[in-house]
Amino acid sequence: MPELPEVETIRQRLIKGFGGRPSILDQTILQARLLWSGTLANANNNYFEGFVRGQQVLSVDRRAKFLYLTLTDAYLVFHLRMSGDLFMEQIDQPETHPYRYAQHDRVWLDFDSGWRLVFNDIRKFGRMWLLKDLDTIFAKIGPEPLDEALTPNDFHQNLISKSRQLKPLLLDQSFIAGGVGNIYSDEALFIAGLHPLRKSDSLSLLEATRLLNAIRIVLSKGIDQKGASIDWVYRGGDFQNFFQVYQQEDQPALVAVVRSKKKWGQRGTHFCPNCQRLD
DNA sequence: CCTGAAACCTGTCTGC
DNA sequence: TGCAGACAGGTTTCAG
Repeated sequence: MPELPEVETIRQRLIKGFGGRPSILDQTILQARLLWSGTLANANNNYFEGFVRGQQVLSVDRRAKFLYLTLTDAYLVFHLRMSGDLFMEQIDQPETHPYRYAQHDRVWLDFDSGWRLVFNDIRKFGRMWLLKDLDTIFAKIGPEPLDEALTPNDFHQNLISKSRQLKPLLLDQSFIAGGVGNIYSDEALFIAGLHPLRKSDSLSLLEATRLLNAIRIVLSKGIDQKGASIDWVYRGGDFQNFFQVYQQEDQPALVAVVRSKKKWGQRGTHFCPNCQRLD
């Protein structure tokens, strides 16, 4: 599901507590359960459940679209992929609402407070790693788009060092941390007035600057709005009310917004042919 | 190096 | 009503 703003929102809710749920910080793990073995990417089930028992959650951080818990003696890293979610619920009073698919819980961390961290993931694409060293996963990730250390000049240099189509390049996490995400890359390219299939090495410094600024605008706005709620997978955000091209095919102001699949970096792509020209 | 297709999965929606 | 097919916010791997 989640793109960067949704992941960041989930992180903040875990840290600050949300809707009557407590913060996950300083909670001590009484017992861990791996309910679907495929979720744990790099260790074995018994080892995992035994290792994390008794450990405390010291912090929750994000790198790209990875969320990770710093435990007393290790890191527990999550990637939500297309349908994952992380939330707290009471062990003896699980959430019940139409979209609470308890049968798709993949991991439980039960705390001695009576609360439980649930990793729920309908499509089973999500993964969890138990790590001593974060670099084993984070080494190949590109620069964080919202980090001011990434200057327009750097971004331009990175763009022209490749000859890639912009849309798939923005989804490539080795190019920019976490990729920009499908919705947010469509929105950013629209704001920057760049065609999704423009070759990266054809951009001027001015265009690259516009693109970087547009990426920062849409990601920041997405975080401010606590992500986008577009279907049953993730709810609670309002950024969908600010979409300018994504799923805006019917907006008369955007003439002939094209939605083409599998030829556009394998993803549904929305753009305005009038204001995002290839030539 | 670059592109596109396939793979990993389950739920929802559309159209016949 | 049922059913087939398309589609979904991500990423990796492989063939050409």
